[in-house]
Order: sequence, then structure tokens, then C-alpha cells
Amino acid sequence: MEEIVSLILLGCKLARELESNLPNLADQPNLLSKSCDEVIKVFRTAKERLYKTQGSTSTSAHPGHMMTLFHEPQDSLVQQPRIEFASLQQWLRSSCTQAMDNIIQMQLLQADHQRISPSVDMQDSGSKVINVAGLCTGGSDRVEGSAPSRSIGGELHPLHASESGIASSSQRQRRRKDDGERRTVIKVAAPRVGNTEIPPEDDFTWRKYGQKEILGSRFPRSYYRCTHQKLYQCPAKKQVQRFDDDPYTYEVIYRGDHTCHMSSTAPSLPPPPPVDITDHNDHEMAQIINIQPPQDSSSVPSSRSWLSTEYFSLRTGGGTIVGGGAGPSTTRSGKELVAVEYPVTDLADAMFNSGSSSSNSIDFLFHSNELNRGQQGDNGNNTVD
DNA sequence: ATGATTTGACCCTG
DNA sequence: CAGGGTCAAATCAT
Repeated sequence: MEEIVSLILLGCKLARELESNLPNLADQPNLLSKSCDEVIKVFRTAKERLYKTQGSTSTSAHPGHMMTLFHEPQDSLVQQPRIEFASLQQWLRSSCTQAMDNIIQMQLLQADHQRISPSVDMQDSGSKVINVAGLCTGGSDRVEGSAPSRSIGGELHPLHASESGIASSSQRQRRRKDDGERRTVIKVAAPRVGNTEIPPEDDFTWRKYGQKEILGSRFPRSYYRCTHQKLYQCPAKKQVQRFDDDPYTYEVIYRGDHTCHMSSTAPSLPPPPPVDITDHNDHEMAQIINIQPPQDSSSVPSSRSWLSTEYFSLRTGGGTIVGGGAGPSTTRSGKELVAVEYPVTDLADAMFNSGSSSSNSIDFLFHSNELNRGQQGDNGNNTVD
């Protein structure tokens, strides 16, 4: 198992190296593809050894499907291996999260090159602040244990179904502070040219429901809720406010998980059952990271790399990491983009299942992932679809 | 006509 | 009572 972990670590290391060299390799698709293949190969090797290990200790080995590691039903026969796999899973989770953070960072870096320089803070535990501003940092060092030094607002509120904007009684229900609701604080740079008033956009559609002058702040705070709140009881909300000392930077506070499971367009899928996805997931992971660099509606990305968040969206545990697309959300200019969501475990699965070294870079990874998603439906352990 | 935004009022918490 | 979050009617945009 130690060797396998080393292999996976190596794979992550290669991925990071690839990431850091990405700017240099951007115009060298062959090299890029080769590097991707190397990463895939390492992970694949790790996976194969993993299944050997699993197969030798368990009769329920499920070759070719990493997901079984993560979602196996309780089985006394595999109790011992489960311990190892549990630790591996834990490690993998953090690694995947880190890797995805790095991808997000790259995306943000790309966005920075285009127009903006967003950074993300996410407070630890209930109210994480992920600092994705630092480029290509490790993983753990990005997780701050305390609130940002300058956080606008900061209340923690519960989100109950009855509070999702659907008044159930004449008496409006109010949230309580510090009730443990997770929130994600994201700093997003406003465009330095053009209209700096444009609020940061992300991959979801938001409907503004209020604006408030905040005491001691030069700029008002805007309140948004998910457009599909009514139809899908989506409790997601966000607050947007500009910094006093840096008008070019917005602080966006996301609260509540998106249950609409879609992005900026009308849902193509039936609404998920009213299940709190945080109930059965790691609290730490049950955190929405909704990061999408606001894009000037007039600017069109010259190209889309696999790192483009248009191509990935991850759910980590109960939380969701959503890579943003190019679609304006709250504005009426209105082009919209559907983003897909890939559970981290699915991604890992795809990575581990990614085939030969002749595969075409990461595209294969996602295609493979899509296939796996179909298979996972059979297992009944997939996320809400 | 429909949906989003604006904005003053309302309500709750500290 | 002040401040912040939300509501909802009016208004605006498509």
C-alpha cells in the first residue's frame, strides 16, 4: 500500500510539474499530451497495483472501477482492506481536492492573464476560506484556520427549506448567526478596464433580491439567490461587495449548497429530491466552491484548454467544486452555459481508468469519466443525477 | 408577457 | 435601537 501511495504521490507530483510548466507547454500540444500521458500512466499503474492488493485481500474486488473503493457497502469480509482503503481514500480526497484547487488556480491564473486576478479564501471548518490566490501552492497551506483579515459581513446562517425564499407563513423566518452554515468567501478582482461595476460572475444564475448600504463600507452589498430557488428549492445565495480599500476587488460570499445541480441554464434534469447532500458527507468537504473568473462579456477566450473550468466541475464529498464557464449569469446579456459536474471520486476513477498512453490527453479522462458515470448509475451510489 | 432589477419597508438579532 | 438580511411592489429589459 505504501508503494501505491508513493505512486499516486508521484502522479500528483507530475501533475503539479505539468501544471507549473503549462504556460511553457501551452503551445506545444505534443509535449502537453505526453506529459498528460505520463501522469495517467503513473496513476494507472497505481490503480492496477491497488486492485491487486484489493483482489488479494477481498473477494469483492472490482477491477477497473475505483469507485468501488469509495462506495463499497459494508462488508465484514473486506473490513481489513477497508481500513487501508479508508486511509487512502482520505488521502486521495485531500490530494484530489488539492489537485483541483491547483487546477482552479490555473484557471484563475488564466483569467488573470485575460482580465482579472481573483483569489479565493475559504475558512476552515464551517466557514472555510480557501486562498487560491497563491499560485501553485501546496494544499494544506492554503487552508486558513481563521477568518480573513478583512471579511465583509461574515454571518453564518442556516438554510432551511422554509427559508429558501418560499414564505410558508405570515411570519418570516430569520437566520441565526453562527449556526454553522458553511460559507465560501471568494475575492474576485474587478476589471481594471471598462466597467468595474460589473459584479463577478460565476457558473450559476443568480437573481438579485436586495442591495444594502453597509455601515462603514463605501460600497453597497448586493444579495443574490439562485435563480432556480423557487423551482428547485435551491438555497444557494451569495453576497457581493466591493472592498473599501480596493474597489477593484469584490468579496463574494457564497452560502448554501446548490441543489439545482445545474449551472446557468434551465435545468435539463428533473429536480433532485430534497436531500441534504451534506448529511452523508464529510463536513469539511461539504463546501461549495464556486469559482469562475468573471469574464468580460466582450472578451472571448481564444482557446479552451482542458483546464478550462468549462470542462470540469467537481463535487467533493457533499460539496461541489464548480468550474465556471463563460456564461454571464446575473446579467441580462444572457448567454448561458451548461456545466457538468464530476465528483472527485469520479475524476479519480476516470484517471485510474484512463486507458493507454495513447489516449488523447485529458479529454479522454473526461470521456472516460462520463462512461463511468453511466456505470455508477448501476451501482446506485452516485450523486444525484 | 415574462423575468430580472431596483428600492423602500419589514423583520430579526445582538 | 441599529444593523443586516429579506420581501415584494414597482420598474425595466427582452
